[in-house]
Amino acid sequence: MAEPIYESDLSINEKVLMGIVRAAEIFKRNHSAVFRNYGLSFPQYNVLRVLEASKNSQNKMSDISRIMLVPDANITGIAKRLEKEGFIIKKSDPADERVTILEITPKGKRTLKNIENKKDEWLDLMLKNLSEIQKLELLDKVKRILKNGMYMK
Amino acid sequence: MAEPIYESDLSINEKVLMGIVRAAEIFKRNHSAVFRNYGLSFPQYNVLRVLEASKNSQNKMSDISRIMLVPDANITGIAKRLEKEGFIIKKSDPADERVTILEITPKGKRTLKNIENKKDEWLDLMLKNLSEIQKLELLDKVKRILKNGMYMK
DNA sequence: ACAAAATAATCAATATATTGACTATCAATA
DNA sequence: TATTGATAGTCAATATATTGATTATTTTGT
Repeated sequence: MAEPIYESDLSINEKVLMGIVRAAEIFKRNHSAVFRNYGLSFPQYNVLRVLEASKNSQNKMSDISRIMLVPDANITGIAKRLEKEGFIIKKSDPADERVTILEITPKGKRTLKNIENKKDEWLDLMLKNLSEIQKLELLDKVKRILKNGMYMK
Repeated sequence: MAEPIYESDLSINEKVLMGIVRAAEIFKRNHSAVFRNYGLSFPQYNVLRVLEASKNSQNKMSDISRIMLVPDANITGIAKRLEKEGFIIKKSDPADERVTILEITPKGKRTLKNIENKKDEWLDLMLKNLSEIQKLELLDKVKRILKNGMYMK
């Protein structure tokens, strides 16, 4: 074993949270590699998933940003590129002129469908040595951390 | 309860991994708010932490990128800004002309010291309702996911 | 009805991320 | 030793993230 050039000296709290950050980064990197073959980035894919799961396959930009936990300003550019490539369309809400509604197109839905199997294979690989119970335990803890962080303004 | 406009329809695998991504985002956002008061972004802070924990307070750029699990190209710009603000210095390795070594300056160390208490308070808040045992369980699972993802090329 | 506050989205400026191409240096080996 | 291959870092182009400012539209309060 070579002499270590870096000796982790973190508290348990820091280890947990930095571990989560690193796991998220690795996951995003791997998952993005799947989406890239279909012309989508990770956040672009997530916008499409939100729209697919939304009523009438459409949703307001502000709600999307709330669901994805990112500032409004981020969605503007992502939506612009998704629209340019024909994955979504943008329309304004007649009931409220401030609102812009995003709707996933047939091409967008088709693309999600094509991605589905390969994406699920990668999810399986990342969680391969966790039982269903362990996954639920993990999910519970992650949700608690999420809730703690949500109202820390 | 208002009618939901978004109905999550994800597999347990997807819920776990997307939960991790969201927890990481929230954590980074909260944590960044602390660092910003001291002129550091989240990745800048992490580079400083790595250097602080490295032998002689210095390390090669390529090793830093390996530790942080990010491509080399990312470190170039981060290091440039850290150097510009006097948090680190850059020097080349006499033994290998290809190598650039980063070293944290006294100002860099002082800044980390100033951040320490406030940072730890926020870590506590994010993990406040988890016991030490639960934290260790969580850390174990996160590490397994990390390992799964590391060798999926 | 009217002023003030809240909301939706965009924009500008800067930092970061990402891939791929590129330069320079070192290492392996035929 | 000459070629090849590996490694370290940078750069370019594009996508994304972030804060704050701005515009346009409701909503609220009085």
